[in-house]
Amino acid sequence: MFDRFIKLLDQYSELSNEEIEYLWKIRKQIPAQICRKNEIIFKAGQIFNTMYFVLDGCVRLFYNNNGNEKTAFFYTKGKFFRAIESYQKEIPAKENYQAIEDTTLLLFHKNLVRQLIKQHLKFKHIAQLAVEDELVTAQNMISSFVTKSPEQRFLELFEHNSDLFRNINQHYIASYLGVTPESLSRIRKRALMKEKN
Amino acid sequence: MFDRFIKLLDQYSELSNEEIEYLWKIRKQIPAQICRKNEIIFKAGQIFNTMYFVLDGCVRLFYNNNGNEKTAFFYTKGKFFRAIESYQKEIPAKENYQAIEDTTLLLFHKNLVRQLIKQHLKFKHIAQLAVEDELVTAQNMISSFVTKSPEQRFLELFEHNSDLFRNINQHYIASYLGVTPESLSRIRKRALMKEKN
DNA sequence: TTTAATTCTTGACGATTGTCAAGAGTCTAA
DNA sequence: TTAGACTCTTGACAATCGTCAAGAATTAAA
Repeated sequence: MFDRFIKLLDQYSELSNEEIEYLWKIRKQIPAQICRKNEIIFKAGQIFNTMYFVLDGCVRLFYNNNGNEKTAFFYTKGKFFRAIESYQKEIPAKENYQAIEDTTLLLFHKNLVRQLIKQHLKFKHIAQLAVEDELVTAQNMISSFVTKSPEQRFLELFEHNSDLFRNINQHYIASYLGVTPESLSRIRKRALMKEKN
Repeated sequence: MFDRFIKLLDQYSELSNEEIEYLWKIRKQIPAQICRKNEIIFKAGQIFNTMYFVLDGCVRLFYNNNGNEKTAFFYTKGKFFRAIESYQKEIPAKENYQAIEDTTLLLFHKNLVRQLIKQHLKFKHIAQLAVEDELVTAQNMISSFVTKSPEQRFLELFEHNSDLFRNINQHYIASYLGVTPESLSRIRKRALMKEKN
């Protein structure tokens, strides 16, 4: 399991043997969390003090909007996630996180992150790359909201992330696209009808 | 002008005297660019190799969507901006940047950024904070798209950034809210009518 | 100041969306 | 297997949006 983590880290930056050995040495300080489908990982209102890494599975970020859950993002295998604003400023988070399939996480507590960064600059670099990676994704998402219709966004998501559609509740995807589940249902119908012609 | 830059940097992280002196020493390596209102700063298609800092004024990020300009973001005094994906991966940028009022920028070329980071870790830290700051903003924007109607987004923007409305073309704001200029016009009318009651 | 260009507003109409409600379909646990 | 819970789809209707076009208002330039 832990070598799986190290292999996934490679997408951000190649690790030296020394760095890999160091990670192996401290691996007991990195708790793993196994979540069952639909399990809530983090509830809004608390202060976020842990960096999570998705070893396997899928996590959704959602906001609670007057009792209405709105999904803003999905994190899949190999991605870090954290409620950055809460983590940085130590204020209560607005974000909720939930496993939407059986998911395995690694937990990097803030103190451990500090220790890692102090030990090897490479880990600071990886943290930086992970944040930049997330920013690129976020900016692409904003670009998509600004330049495309819900129907176009649906078609693109369907093309590039068709695996998302297999096991996931449609209303998660609906709010991710910025529409209601009813609208998504109609959008899909329309879009797939057009595709036949 | 340069002490203005140093003062603005403080919002990210307080600088030591040594770091300030270092910046003063190399200040000639940091070109300034004075842009007139409506001047294009960067056109999509090129590779983005410079980190920009807004000393004064306001810059909009827009995408070109089949000849249709869509504004995704505004950068104001004290903010860094760059087309991250292009900067990182050295691929052509999709983003365009334009001054929407008289604007003064500082330009940090990639090589200079590398040099700064090598010289003082604090600068790496500031770069990290600037990116995280941008990510927080981006995530809040996505949250807003996902949880709120265009009318709500308009009201919030109007409340928190009313200065944006003074000098700026409405169609910039329209696409920022994800609607057409005509719709924004009606939204404003509706919203301000409701407010009277 | 006057003219020209640009931007903003309004109207009309069709398309899309949200909402509420009901029914069909699916999944889960007894 | 069956009952109950949850999810998805569909219908109806009102609200909102996009588009096209025209006119008003504002801004910039001559």
